[in-house]
Amino acid sequence: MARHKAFDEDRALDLAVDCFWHRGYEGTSVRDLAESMGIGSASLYNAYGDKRALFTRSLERYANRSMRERIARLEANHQSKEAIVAFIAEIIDRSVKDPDRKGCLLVNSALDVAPHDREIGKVVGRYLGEIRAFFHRNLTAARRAGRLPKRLDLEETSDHLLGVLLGIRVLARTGARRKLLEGVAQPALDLLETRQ
Amino acid sequence: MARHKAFDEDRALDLAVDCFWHRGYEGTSVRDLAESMGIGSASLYNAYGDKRALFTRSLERYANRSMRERIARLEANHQSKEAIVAFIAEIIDRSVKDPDRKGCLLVNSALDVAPHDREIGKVVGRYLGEIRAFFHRNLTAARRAGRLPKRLDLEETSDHLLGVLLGIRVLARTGARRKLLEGVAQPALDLLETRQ
DNA sequence: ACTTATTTGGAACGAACGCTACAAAATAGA
DNA sequence: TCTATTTTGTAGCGTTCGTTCCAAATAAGT
Repeated sequence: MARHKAFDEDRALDLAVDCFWHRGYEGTSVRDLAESMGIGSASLYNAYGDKRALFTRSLERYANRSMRERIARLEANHQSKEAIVAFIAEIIDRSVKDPDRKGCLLVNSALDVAPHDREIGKVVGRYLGEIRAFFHRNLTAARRAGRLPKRLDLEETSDHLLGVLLGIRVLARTGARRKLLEGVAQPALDLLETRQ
Repeated sequence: MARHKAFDEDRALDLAVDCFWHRGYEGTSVRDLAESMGIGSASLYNAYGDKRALFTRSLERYANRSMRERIARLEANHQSKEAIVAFIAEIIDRSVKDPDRKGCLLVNSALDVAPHDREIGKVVGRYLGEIRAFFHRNLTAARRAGRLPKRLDLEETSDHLLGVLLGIRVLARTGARRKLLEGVAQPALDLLETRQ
């Protein structure tokens, strides 16, 4: 009854993610997006709404494919404490190996667009909350398994791990060396060991 | 022999800092700047060069009046270890009390503009290095005074404190509560005490 | 084949962007 | 008072912004 789309909507969305990731929300124009996605602006507006709507869909796509995928994979393949250690290690490794130093789209957005857009700010806050929940969930499991220092405050440690992660992401974007990022992380990881 | 400026160049620069701080580099237009500074665009270009030059001067002004002032004041009024604790406490306090949640201009710039401008990126990196140097300098003094745990690695701890500070700044910009920010900071501060 | 519904490329909209041109206004030395 | 030099307000330069319009193209049901 009607013409079909000539492009894969999800694949194009991935390309939009790359755009926003590289240049930020303000720094990315609709023309940039359309060209990178390989479609015309009419198709873009028809499929995704306006620039802001495309951005929130890009954020969601990124969260699902990057953050949630990582959390699910690490929790499937590692025990609680090791999942946390592997999470931090993977972030550092990917950060220093990324030649573009893009950092994390969620963190970049937290500083860039969240303060000027209450709704997007809430969304970003929820995603960061999911990362904290990952830490807290695995800390709780590790505590139940008797693998954490007795006096460790799990709420406080969850906050701390989240903060350390964000600090790493910021420093990574400025081009910091691996040694610095590992220095940021190490004391936080030491908290999880009984004998430091 | 020539007409005088009708505005205070430093005072106008402070107003430019507020502009960039509120809305970021890309989000601030030259018209925004001129209006906030209370001058015409001709005066702006005559006094500061172009938008980018005004931004680097704003960064420098911010670093001098905010970061360096704080470091100098705390080092003058506190002993080494207490200067570090007071630094973190002051950042948290100012963060939660700022109704605009502007965070730190240097950190915002580190994520926003530094990745797209090599020269500004280096400048921002140097400023962050000064903060790390503040931590390292006072850790060294505290060590000499025998007021730090014997096994504490000062390089690693300096990195860690810097990362924690940046994490706090990011979370503050998203509107985090005081309890979360203090949770991020507390384990880092505990590192400095022999009996935790 | 005709109708109906959707997508597509391309042109163009008004608004905002960074920046500049220019002449009037203001100062101080001659 | 005249000259030289700088600052100021204003208007507007060319470009790019997000977005929309529209006719041609494409599909499926009748």
